[in-house]
Amino acid sequence: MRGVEALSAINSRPTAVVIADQLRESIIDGAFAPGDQVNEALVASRLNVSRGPVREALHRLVQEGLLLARPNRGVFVQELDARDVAEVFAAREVIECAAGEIVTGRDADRREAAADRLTAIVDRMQAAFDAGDWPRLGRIDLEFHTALVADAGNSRLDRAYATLATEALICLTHFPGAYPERSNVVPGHRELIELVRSGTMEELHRALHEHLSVDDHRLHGHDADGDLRHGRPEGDAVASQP
Amino acid sequence: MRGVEALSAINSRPTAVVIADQLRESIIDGAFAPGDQVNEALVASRLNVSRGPVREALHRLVQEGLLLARPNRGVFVQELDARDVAEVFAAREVIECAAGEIVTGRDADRREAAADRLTAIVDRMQAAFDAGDWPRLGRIDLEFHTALVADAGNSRLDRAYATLATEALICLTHFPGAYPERSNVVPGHRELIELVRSGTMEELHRALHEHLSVDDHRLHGHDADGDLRHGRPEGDAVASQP
DNA sequence: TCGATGCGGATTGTTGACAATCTGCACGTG
DNA sequence: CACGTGCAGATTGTCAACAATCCGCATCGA
Repeated sequence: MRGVEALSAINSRPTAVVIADQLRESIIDGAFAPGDQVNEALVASRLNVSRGPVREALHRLVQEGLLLARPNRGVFVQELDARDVAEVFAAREVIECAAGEIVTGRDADRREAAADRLTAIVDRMQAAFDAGDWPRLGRIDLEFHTALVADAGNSRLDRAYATLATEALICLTHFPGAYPERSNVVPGHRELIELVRSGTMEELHRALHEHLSVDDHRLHGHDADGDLRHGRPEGDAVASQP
Repeated sequence: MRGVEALSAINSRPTAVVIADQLRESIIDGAFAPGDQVNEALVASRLNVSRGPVREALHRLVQEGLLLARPNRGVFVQELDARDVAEVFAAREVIECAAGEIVTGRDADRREAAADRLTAIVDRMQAAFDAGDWPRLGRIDLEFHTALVADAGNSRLDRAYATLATEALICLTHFPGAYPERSNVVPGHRELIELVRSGTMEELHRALHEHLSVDDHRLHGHDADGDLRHGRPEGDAVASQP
């Protein structure tokens, strides 16, 4: 019984979760274009599983807002327009500022620990930047912000933010204008860390606002379908109040 | 072709959604106690449907955080402790304050319209209060706050808030101490409306903070399982960042 | 007596087949 | 030629059976 500690828990994650993760990555990468139909049977045969798990995975992504299900018609990749991008970034700012408020309000030791965690992430960002790996840069960027929110210690905010982070990644893929000048990315995050370390909440709010503001003109010209908005999927996460 | 306009779109909502709604209500009502197991086959036979839709409905509620799925074991009603209640109310304050910031920042006409919508809801609250129908009072209460968030016009915030509202309702059922003195409920909401109407953001923030603050001592003695916290369900909504 | 081990019951996970529903096109009719 | 109608194809929605997995308990050995 010596080597047991070297064994890592086998992650026999449910098939549906694996499929959902894979599809999510494909959507983020842009392998599925917005508006594309995602066929249950097709995906199932491609992955050599039956339609059951695929169906479950698709519904999962529908609830996340990545896919849109039209009853008896099919599920389609949700189309994002400039308004969606603005919504996502505005919502992110709401949650991140709240997290920042909590984190900066703590004592210096805890702020220091949080700053260290974030610094480790930014170091990886720097590496991705040096390598010119922009997709990875984007992912680590969102990982940074997710970690910031996680530091607030409110799992409900985590849950809400996770969805937004995924949507933001998609926005980055389809709206190149939404991402700031790449050379500013790493320094910008280091600034956020310093504000966490020093515990200056107002400054952090300002920096986050700047960090997450999406200028309309930056988006202009990238919007695929203009003003057209879809309603929320019928089978949404929570029933509307009666 | 005269009477067609009187016809309302038949809402043949998917079976799974209907089941999910029904289960959600049962959980809110307390018909399922926290920790109880919810058996797929049992629910299916009770509702005269196969396990498929039931399974889908359960997974839906797991993603909402109402149920906890233990792989190959079963799904159980999520147990809430005082910490969860605090989290839910803190997260609600975050989102509602953000919504308040947006709404109060608009011009007087739009604020007035929002206030009118909210007033209609509070009037129904008053009716529930007069009737002594506390469960209904709680639901309309959350409906009020959901409407406030909806007025901000950010569907991402709506989505996040919907889950929190459901969890808050469950908290109200299982932690009677979380709800303020009932006679204060209606006046408290009318105060919020007035602050929306007058557009005084700081005051609205203060009022919301007061409205949503959960005193530890109010909760004390209602917590079923003390400090024991469960991890998030493995099959959670969004994969952890790599 | 205490701990490991194998077995049985229960529950979820998965599958393939069948039914219901919707859309788009071709056809017939005024 | 315009409009309504019926059909065909495709896709999701639902179902019941099978397989895999896990927990709890009885058993066995030191």
